[in-house]
Amino acid sequence: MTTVRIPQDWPATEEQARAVQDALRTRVILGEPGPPPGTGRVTGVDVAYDDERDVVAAAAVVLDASTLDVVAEATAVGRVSFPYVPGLLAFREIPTVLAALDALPCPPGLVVCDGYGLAHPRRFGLASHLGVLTGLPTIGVAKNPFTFSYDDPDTPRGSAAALLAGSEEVGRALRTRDAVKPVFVSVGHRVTLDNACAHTLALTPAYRIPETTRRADALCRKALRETHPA
DNA sequence: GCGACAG
DNA sequence: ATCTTGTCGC
Repeated sequence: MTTVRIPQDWPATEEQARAVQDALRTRVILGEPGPPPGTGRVTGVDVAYDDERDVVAAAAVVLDASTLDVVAEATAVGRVSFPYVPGLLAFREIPTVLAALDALPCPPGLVVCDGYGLAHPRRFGLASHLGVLTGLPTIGVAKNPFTFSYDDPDTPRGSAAALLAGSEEVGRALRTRDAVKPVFVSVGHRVTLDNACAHTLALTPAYRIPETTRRADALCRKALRETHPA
């Protein structure tokens, strides 16, 4: 497991962080379809916190997209780099997530984030941010609708409804299990929304949450547990 | 001004 | 996110 330092130029205030988002937003690529679902590799990233000890642990787990077997994994720990502020989540997670991705022994392929991409107040959520910084195709799959609105999708798995910011579609409420609360998918970088939803369905053969996120969540929690005070 | 608000 | 036991059900 690697240890990370907070970058020297990391924003210190909410105002600075929003300015960074506005600047990087222009570099997001939305036109590319992205890798075909069910092929190659898919990587899940997630983070766990211990605000008491000021520690954050991140995990990156690479799966074979067709079998969903774990191909590789890596973790990283660091200091909490930003407080939780709705809309600024990326500044809390990204330094450690980048370190975990760097520690992987193989290319990650498509990266699935636990949170949003385009579905964001300034259209630049965690998945967008991570995509621009790494150049990798990314998508966001969130468990909650944040401030956005949606109509309940039909009951069967695979049904979807637009996730709306006013009248603008910023993502999709996608049912991954029959009659179970949908997940909220949005585009990050270099992936299409239809493709992002197809990937999400390919990653949810048994549970509401993508296997990528479930594996990364379990691993970063374990890494946090096993991180003892220095 | 007040409340709501990914993780 | 995190604090937290048992419990109902496939």
